[in-house]
Amino acid sequence: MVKRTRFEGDSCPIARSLDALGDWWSLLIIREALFGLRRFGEFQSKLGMAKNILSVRLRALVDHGILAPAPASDGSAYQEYVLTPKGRGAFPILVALRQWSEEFDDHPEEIATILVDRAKGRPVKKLEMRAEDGRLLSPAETTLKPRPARRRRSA
Amino acid sequence: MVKRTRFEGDSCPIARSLDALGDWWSLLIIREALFGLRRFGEFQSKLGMAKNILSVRLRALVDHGILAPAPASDGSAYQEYVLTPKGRGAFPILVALRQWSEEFDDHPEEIATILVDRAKGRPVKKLEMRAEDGRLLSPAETTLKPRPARRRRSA
DNA sequence: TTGTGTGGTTGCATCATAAAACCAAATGCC
DNA sequence: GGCATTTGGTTTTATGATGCAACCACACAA
Repeated sequence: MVKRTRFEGDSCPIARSLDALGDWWSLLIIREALFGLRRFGEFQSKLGMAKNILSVRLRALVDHGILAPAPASDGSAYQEYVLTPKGRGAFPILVALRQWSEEFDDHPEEIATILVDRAKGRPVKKLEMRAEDGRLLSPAETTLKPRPARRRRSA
Repeated sequence: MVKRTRFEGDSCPIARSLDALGDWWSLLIIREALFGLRRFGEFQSKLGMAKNILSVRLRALVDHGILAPAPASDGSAYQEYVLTPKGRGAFPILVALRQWSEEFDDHPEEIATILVDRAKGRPVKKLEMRAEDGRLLSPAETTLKPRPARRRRSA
């Protein structure tokens, strides 16, 4: 089998996420959806991608429960695609990608937009990792533990 | 040209990040590197990927300034690959992907590990987005602004 | 009813990926 | 030193994924 590698059965949650949205377009589609786009043509013209690829991606995102087909919205009979909670939950991933680019990109002057607090118009703080008690954690201060076995409910 | 789409010149920082690490393997290589792997063979056997692909990916990551070739470490004459600050800066992206899977995966029981605070052994808190003044922000409470023009330094 | 835009699908050419074979240099063993 | 083995790749070949353009059905507008 020479098929593209799938991570669906992998036990690593990062690999599992990548399996759902690790290709070149899915996260950009989600970005646009978060921005309010819903229609096939909107995605296609905004992202400038081939229609067949968009078609395949939308179907995959629907299959993964990230987008849901919505029957209408403005009364027309056309199909729309709206984010599910799972899809909206990808927002931190997009923010992390954005901040990484803002911090490390070789040509930051080419970046057109910054993410700001709507109320104040000031840039959002960097995402930070904290312990349960609120302590700021560096990568070195974290470690991986085997997932505790799910407690069986009594019969 | 039918070449794979590149986002290098795109003005969106998310697209720019994806251009560097948006393929199926790069983030997993970075994950392993954060875990301490350095050698070609270590990555290859741990990730189970084809050697030619690993070769191409490592070169790309080096070109992007995410990994740096290190002349040695244990005295041997073999090459090693170590994360640069830019590479270590991708950690929040991995955490975001992990947490998304932990929260939304359809089969969370298949996830083998959890990320914990090393000191307490307790799970890390969800990444949260905050304003400059520390207010917790939802996606809807943020917006995009054009990047302010870089102030020219006086001559 | 004819025309136009929307939302796709199909065909084809090209690119990327994967598996396996191959290979040179470094290393380990004696 | 000499030989086998490991390491770190490259090459070859097969196939899946992508991109573009053409095509098409249906909704909608006149």
